[in-house]
Amino acid sequence: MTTTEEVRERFLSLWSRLGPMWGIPPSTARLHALLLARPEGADAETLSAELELSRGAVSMACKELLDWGLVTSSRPTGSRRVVFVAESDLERAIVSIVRTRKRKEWDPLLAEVRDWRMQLENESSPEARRLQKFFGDLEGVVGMVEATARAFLDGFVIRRFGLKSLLRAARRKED
Amino acid sequence: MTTTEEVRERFLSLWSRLGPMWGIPPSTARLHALLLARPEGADAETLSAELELSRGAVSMACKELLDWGLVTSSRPTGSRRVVFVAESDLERAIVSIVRTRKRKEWDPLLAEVRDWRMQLENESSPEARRLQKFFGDLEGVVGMVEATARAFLDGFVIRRFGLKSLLRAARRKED
DNA sequence: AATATATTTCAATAATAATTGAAATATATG
DNA sequence: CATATATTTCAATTATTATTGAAATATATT
Repeated sequence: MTTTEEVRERFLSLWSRLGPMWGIPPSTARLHALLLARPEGADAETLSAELELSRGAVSMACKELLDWGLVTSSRPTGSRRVVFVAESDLERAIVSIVRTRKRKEWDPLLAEVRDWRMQLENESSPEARRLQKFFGDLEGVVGMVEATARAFLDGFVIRRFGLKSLLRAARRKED
Repeated sequence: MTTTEEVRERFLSLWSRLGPMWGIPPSTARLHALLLARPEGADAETLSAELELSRGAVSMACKELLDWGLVTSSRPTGSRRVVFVAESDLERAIVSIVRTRKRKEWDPLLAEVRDWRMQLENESSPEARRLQKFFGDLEGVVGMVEATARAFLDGFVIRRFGLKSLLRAARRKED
């Protein structure tokens, strides 16, 4: 095994361990890593062979990656096989992940917390009051996270400060 | 079951589903939720009884929450029982989570990517070059995420813009 | 130091999530 | 429109992760 192959393999392995932290299952993340390291993309058959993953599993994983906005698919004219290509701009990939997580996780949470607060309006026990206050705080924090996510999605933070100044700030901290 | 109890139960349930998204196991998150809704804290025995969780599981969960910086423990003088109290300032809790995740996940990733790039220095194949370029990009993005996390931990973004302006920006987007 | 009470650890078990593979559905070409 | 080739779905299986509970370790009081 050459160094290159070894390094690529280590990348696939790392990405598959990282995936779950973003809410992406290991196998799906591994497939994503393969596509990232393969700019020309691949069809499902190839992916199945190279990852030693069943044809069905590849289908599921690709579907999920499409949903996350991390890959695009296209059917070259005159071909039956769909080709999958990873979004090669990593910054855009991260934006996709943040956007999808926000939609799947934070939006429903905020709705639920608001609902709970309304329900507690009618209760007057000290316990109810306490919970109500707590949920009020929680709603504030969730709102803040949402706002931060939105700002991030708009390129607010990065565009405003610039990548360089953020990196400078990071470097300053290290010294 | 009163509305209050019902709402609290729904909160515990939600938090336990949310936990894994932050890298905190369901039961651990559920215990955290109980402590959040119970500002006076509780000892392990009480937690075990109220959550219908074994004594050992409570011990493990509390240990992990301490590691995440989400709870503090203290032994009242003249008592053998340790009392656990949740960090009640949600903003500080979030800072703890971000800090812990950064330490556990991003710091090692950055180290590994750097290592891979070094290893590929000696290889000259087109494939190695391609990977090297890709890892260069990846390192840039990870560095950016790190910098953003650092900035967040320093209260950089929020203090600089203020919560209100972030919320305003969010609201503008909604219209 | 002995005893009673608490806590932690970890191998065994249970619960959860991921993966397979065969059947059903869809798509392109002659 | 029939056939060959691709893709998707989903119940059954496999792998992973969380939880238990009993034994080992630690702590406080007399």
